[in-house]
Amino acid sequence: MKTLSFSAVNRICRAMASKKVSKITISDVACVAGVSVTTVSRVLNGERYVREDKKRAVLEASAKLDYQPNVYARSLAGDRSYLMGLLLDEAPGGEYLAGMQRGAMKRCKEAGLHLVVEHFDRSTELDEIESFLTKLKLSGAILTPPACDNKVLLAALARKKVPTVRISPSEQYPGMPSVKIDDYQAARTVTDHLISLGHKEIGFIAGDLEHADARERLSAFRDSMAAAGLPVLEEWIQTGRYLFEENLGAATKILDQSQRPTALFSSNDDMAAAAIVVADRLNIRIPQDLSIVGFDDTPMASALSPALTTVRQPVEEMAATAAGLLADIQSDSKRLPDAPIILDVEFILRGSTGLASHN
Amino acid sequence: MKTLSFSAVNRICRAMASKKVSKITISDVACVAGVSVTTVSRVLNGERYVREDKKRAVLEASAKLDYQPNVYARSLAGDRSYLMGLLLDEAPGGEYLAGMQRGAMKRCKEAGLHLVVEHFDRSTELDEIESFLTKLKLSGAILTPPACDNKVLLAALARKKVPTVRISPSEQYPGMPSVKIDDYQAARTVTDHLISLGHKEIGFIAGDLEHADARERLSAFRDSMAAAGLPVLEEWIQTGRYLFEENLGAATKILDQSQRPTALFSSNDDMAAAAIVVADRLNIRIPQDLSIVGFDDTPMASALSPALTTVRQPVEEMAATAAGLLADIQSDSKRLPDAPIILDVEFILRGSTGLASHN
DNA sequence: AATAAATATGAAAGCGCTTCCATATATTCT
DNA sequence: AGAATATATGGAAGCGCTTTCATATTTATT
Repeated sequence: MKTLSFSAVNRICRAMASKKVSKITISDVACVAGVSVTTVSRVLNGERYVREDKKRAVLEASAKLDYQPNVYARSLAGDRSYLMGLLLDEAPGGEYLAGMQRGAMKRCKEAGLHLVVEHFDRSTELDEIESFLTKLKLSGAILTPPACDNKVLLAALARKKVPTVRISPSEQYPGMPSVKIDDYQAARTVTDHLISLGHKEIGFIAGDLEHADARERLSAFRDSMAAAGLPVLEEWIQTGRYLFEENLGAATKILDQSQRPTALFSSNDDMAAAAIVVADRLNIRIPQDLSIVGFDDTPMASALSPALTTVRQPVEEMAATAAGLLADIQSDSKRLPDAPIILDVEFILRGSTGLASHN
Repeated sequence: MKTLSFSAVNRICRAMASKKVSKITISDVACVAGVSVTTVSRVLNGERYVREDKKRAVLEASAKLDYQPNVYARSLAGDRSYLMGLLLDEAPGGEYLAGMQRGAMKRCKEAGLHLVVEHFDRSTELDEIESFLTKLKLSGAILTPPACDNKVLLAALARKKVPTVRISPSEQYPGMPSVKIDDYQAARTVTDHLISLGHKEIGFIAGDLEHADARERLSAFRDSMAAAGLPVLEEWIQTGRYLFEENLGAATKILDQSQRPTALFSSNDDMAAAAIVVADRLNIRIPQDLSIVGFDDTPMASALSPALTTVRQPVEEMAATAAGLLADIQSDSKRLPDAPIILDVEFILRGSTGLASHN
């Protein structure tokens, strides 16, 4: 049994008595538990080779003293940090970001990690990124679109050997796991829904075809149509953009002609909203004359009138999953999976879709 | 002149040659610059009492070696951290959050700080908050609404002496600066705009009156009406909530009666959107029969049809200002201002407002 | 010119941890 | 039984910085 030095005991007692949380260190815990700091460290880091009774003693002492390990000392001494990076490009839509953040944060909290958020866009220099990574030694990084496809960023992360999980990336890279939804399957579900309502003439507004998910949604649409033996009119397939005006344009091209579809599948809710506006201008009633579906279930989807039938990505869960993967390789020294992890989407039926009118 | 040890020189040269950024430490810089580590530290922290030539030497060496001070070592040795906290309650609207984050981050980058994001809601225990604060020793905290009015959180921050800036808080606390807009003035501008268009019968949908800003907007409305000698009908003043359905209800109460106002001032864009939906259902044309103004300029405001006349809070700038205040007390040991800092809003005129119809 | 005050610099002592190394004890294997 | 191995524990050396203290060098003051 280790002897407690008077000074240490004094200090601890005073600290506890005066309620002034004058920082408790690992050696205080060691004193109280009657073990060495090494042992305390072992217990706290879940290492082997500590007898049960000592482990318990340490845990008790640590709880009694309300010991909070100093993150900086740990990071300096060990070579891991307790910071998880959430790396973003210019916000990919506020709600999306907020969801990501919430999911990642929850999981991080469980693992005793903290979320550091940082923006990097395509114009960020490699130097700046590397300097950031060097400085913070992130114990993991989560990349959301479109940052997850930023080559410079990916290169920097690889060079600095930061474990990285990407969310909905456009392309796969070996050794970099990702979390995504099955865009193809989701888009087929949506298209099949429209077809099942009796629609035979369906238009499609695609997202940026640079992105794999946009391409998959489009080909799913084509496949579903083909499977149902329905023709696809190329004039009814348009590409949207990020600006609302451009989306209005895309919707107008499809809807403002003598022959127009009875249903419209928009690759995201914003473009669907634009379509609703256009339909309204053209005096096309929804859903009587035109069914519209979106994708993403943004808050706008339920605010629109009629509310938008759409697909919800499990945004929060995706981020949580990503954070979980990274947290696990820390604690259990698991390896990151190579294959993408695919989560289920939720199809949300609202008022913007209806039976095809009999004409 | 200090002599360079062979090993040090070797190590540094090899490191530079092999391009493998094997971490450069402060003593490497000291060697190359021909000074002590103390001096390097002084230069890097902008302290006095360093001769110009040495300062230059240090800066050069540090640049040449691409030296990145180790954040953890600094935080451990000194008692400041390089982390700024952005403390949120359950996301106050995604776009708002995204803006806050962008603003705060930009300013933090300039100051060499990093943004740690963390959620705390009203149900979070004091213990959990304190433990977080103890562990991270944030060098500053930015609180967004509604976290900025979380007493428990405020108490914890005060106890841990974390410099804090609150954004748009409901109440002032001494010694805790805040950044906000002049809600009263903004609401007067909006109301005066409606009045100047000839409207005499104006309704108002208030936000949660628990919040000071909502109260101020309401009293500004009343004052403007009074100043113009116009009556205010209490039935035309309703309170909105957070759910879209509730907002629909509020708008309906005002609009769905024999006598309804010719203009409606909604305390935020969401409620204005609800009003537009209700107006549409009641076959009230906007802006011919009814002018509507919102508040916040969310993306929805420009997506609506007609686009919403509204007021934009300088969200990003507010966060940047908050971050700036906190960064300054670090570097220049300035003190935090006691009085709230008030930023200007921008009145945005769009299609949802028009001249009062002559009836 | 002599003294006081301001300026400039480095050695060394930590900050609170983790981890290597040495040692001690318990367990398993010939 | 003794050797080989697995289990348990602590001492002490850092991790890369900041900061105190002592000391040297200038500059201002009488």
